[in-house]
Amino acid sequence: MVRPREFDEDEVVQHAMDVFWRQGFQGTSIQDLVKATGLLPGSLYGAFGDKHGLFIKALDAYGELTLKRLRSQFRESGDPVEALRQFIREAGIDCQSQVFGDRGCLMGNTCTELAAHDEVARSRVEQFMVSLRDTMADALRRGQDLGTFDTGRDPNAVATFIQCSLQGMAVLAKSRPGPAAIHGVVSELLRALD
Amino acid sequence: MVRPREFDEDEVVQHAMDVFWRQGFQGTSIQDLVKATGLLPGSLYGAFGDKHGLFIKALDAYGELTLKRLRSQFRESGDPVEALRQFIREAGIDCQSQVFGDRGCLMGNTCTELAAHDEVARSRVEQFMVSLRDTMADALRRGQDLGTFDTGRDPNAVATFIQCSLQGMAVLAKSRPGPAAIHGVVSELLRALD
DNA sequence: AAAGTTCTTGACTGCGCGCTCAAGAATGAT
DNA sequence: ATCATTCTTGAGCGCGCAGTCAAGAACTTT
Repeated sequence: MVRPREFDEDEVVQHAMDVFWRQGFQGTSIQDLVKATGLLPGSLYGAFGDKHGLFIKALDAYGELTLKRLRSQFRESGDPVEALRQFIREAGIDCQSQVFGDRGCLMGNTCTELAAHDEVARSRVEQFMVSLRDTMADALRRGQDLGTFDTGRDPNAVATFIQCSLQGMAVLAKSRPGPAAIHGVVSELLRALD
Repeated sequence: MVRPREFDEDEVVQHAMDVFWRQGFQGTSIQDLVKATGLLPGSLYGAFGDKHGLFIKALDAYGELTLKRLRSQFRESGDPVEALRQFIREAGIDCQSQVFGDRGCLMGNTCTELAAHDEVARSRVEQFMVSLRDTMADALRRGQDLGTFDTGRDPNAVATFIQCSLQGMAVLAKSRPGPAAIHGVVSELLRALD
């Protein structure tokens, strides 16, 4: 150990995540990152290797944050199916807000932008999608045990379907449709849970 | 009229669409377009103004093509709701194919990449989404008249929901989940139509 | 206090980007 | 045949990109 870093790595990653989330990978320049993180190019490259390396760290941070939030939401609620409904309703509200509506989901954005040509990014996204899906499927299975979710349904298929619809909602929201559109999607999606 | 163009504009737009579809707007360089269209930069700029102008033409071409296909599918089928089911099934098959699965939907891709920072692109996407949605809602209304779709449902909400789920499916497919995932989404989506 | 190591700084590099333009070629009008 | 007009050609523009590096600063160890 000699001269210590003057910055907190996690904080830098958070700021980078913010920019990548708003502008995408290709839409973000090193200058943008310099401005957002307060670090100069040299430090940025010293700590993260290159732009792509920093992006992947930001992507991982996003994934962990999102999964942690969902899981804590499940933990706090007695009925996991009701918690899932709440999650869907909140996603709808987020999509209508200026901030989240314009940004969408960083995982979905990355999937669209990079998955076809960037194997590292693709596999991170895939892994995230599987984790989120499994978390929701677990909730549905517990719902089946508790009698709040139809035992005739396939929890995996339903979880995948919800994930899919939420991703679609994030895409659609960016086109700025009327609020009725998002509301319609949410109510139809909730209906699909009954 | 003096010296006529040596190329067919529609053909050039088709080729450009192909590249933009695969690589996105920012991911496509003028060189890529030169290679794909066979035109040199000068001709490209003479005919379309700039990269963005060509992109918008490609986007419009994609929208018209897609809408035309869906409408002809409705025209050929007796039951509009069954035609919609067929459309959903085919979308699922497309998502599983190497070609379309990696590309997704050009409108969804554009929405994700550009909508927040490019008002021209955003409004084109929005307009397309509305048209497609309306086409599907019309089909559902006709289904209600014919007795093949529950009159208690809101055709607009259901159409929006289908569109949303299809967009989500295109995103998800890019992450290369197992084929079971897409199949699950399709069957759950079809279930939502009953 | 000196030595050794790592971090920060900011000017810098080469490159590929979107785009332009002067020159020549091809056409229709006269 | 000549002219006016537009298209094609391809070299090349300035710029901003991702990424580098030498020098100085900051810290630990001895």
